[in-house]
Amino acid sequence: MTYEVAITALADPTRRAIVDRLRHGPAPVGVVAKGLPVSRPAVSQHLRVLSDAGLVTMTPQGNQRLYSLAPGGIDSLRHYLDSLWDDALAAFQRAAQDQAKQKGTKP
Amino acid sequence: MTYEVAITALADPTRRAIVDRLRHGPAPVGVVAKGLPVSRPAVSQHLRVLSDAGLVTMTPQGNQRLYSLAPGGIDSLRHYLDSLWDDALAAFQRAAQDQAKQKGTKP
DNA sequence: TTTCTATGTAAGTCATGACTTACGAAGTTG
DNA sequence: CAACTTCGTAAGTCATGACTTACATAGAAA
Repeated sequence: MTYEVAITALADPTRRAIVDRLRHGPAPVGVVAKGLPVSRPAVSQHLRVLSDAGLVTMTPQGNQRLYSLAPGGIDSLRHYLDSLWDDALAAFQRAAQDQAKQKGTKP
Repeated sequence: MTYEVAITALADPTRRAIVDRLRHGPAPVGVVAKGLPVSRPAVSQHLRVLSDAGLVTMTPQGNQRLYSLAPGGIDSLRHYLDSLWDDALAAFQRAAQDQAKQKGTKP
């Protein structure tokens, strides 16, 4: 039920860039914004969305706030994709079998 | 490079509903549209997007066109998420260690 | 051929959401 | 206390894209 929020959050290129920045380790908002072509408030809003999706966590650190990657939201998305992957693979193999059978039944 | 198209495609709820319908097996456009609260042309446009993303394949079948799930686009997305998962987990463990160390240095 | 079915495409409408600037709150430092 | 940082939020603008209806095309069936 929560993977929808996660995939919606990760669909935006700017938010993926933010997530990529956090791969190396935690960073405050200002640092993240400095490496991006958008304003700091924009990054703040994106981090809010990522946080709501469980993709990111925030820990206050004196004057600033450190954002880090969070495994939670990512995991839910992975489960969804794994399930989808299984069905797609099954459909693919079934189609291959049908096609082979079709060829055998050829007049 | 292609996972961006896939995640953008799957971000839309209607397209996810279409994909879910195709989990059971291939289906023509009309049948898919009948189970959804949107018009048939809308479904047609969505299938175009899903096809461009490598999430769906089309095989002409006489008068109609059968759409099936395709593993390709899904796999690229899985790889992206797996990589992200690894980094998130590493960041999480590192944070836990730092916090433990912080506690030891307390007084 | 004519007709019916199944589908893709064109064009136009409308809501969502990704930005911006301006402002206010909380903490740090002088 | 005052000034400076760092950040979140409010409000408003603007582009993107998810719909709709109307039309065009291709095959099946009469």
